[in-house]
Amino acid sequence: MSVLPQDELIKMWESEQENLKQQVLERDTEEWQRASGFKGLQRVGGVDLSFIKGDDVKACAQLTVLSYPQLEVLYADSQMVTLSTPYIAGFLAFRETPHLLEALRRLERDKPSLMPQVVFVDGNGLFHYREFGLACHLGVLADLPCVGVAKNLLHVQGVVRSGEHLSQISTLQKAGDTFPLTAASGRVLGKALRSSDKSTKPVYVSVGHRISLDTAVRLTSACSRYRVPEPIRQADMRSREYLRTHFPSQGT
DNA sequence: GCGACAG
DNA sequence: ATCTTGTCGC
Repeated sequence: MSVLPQDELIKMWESEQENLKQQVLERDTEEWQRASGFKGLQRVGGVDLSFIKGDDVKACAQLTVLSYPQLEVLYADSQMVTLSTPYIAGFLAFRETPHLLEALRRLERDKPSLMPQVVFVDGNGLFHYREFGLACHLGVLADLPCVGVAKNLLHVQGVVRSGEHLSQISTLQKAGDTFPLTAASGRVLGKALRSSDKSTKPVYVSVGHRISLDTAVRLTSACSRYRVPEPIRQADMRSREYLRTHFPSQGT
């Protein structure tokens, strides 16, 4: 069976990103986003995929919903999925989005009252080569407010892990401190955030959909007990737990 | 040409 | 993403 060459596939994907990008709303669309203390916000979601060691095709897709501001788990869904595309930096959404959307559909079907009012995504939003990362992609297709939170710096539009960048990181003294991620064009694509007092390494926050950068950063800070915001952390922990119990590693 | 490169 | 337990430090 023949398939499209990878460079042709990538051209199609770039085209789709440019197309969907037109739908991104980079501003607060919800009442709670403007309210003091995020009054009116009751449910925050997190999504993640975990893999088995030697297998990059089978994965556990996870969706968690936590109460706000308590950050207690209200809902957790684990589902084994089969990935159909490889990981290529800049095209993560084509690998993960279909399964994350499926998880949101299951929630809509089974517990619609628990639908999150905002979803934290493991990866970037506007902080992306073409300003349309996973958090934007999922946000647009699900039509939900989304925030991108990456644990590592993607080298984007002149933003690199240079001495200057490391120097800026060292200026982050306490939880909530930030510095902007500014593209060569001068546009601020996201912010590095010290998410907890204990962690020196920042997370990289960017707009996914239907939220402003300032609100995204303040909300990420408000949802972080440790370095990784709690909705994503719970999704990560629970998907790994699922793999441990259903696919125990073989010992020698 | 070489290296960098979210998860 | 994953390979991996204990260990050093606050």
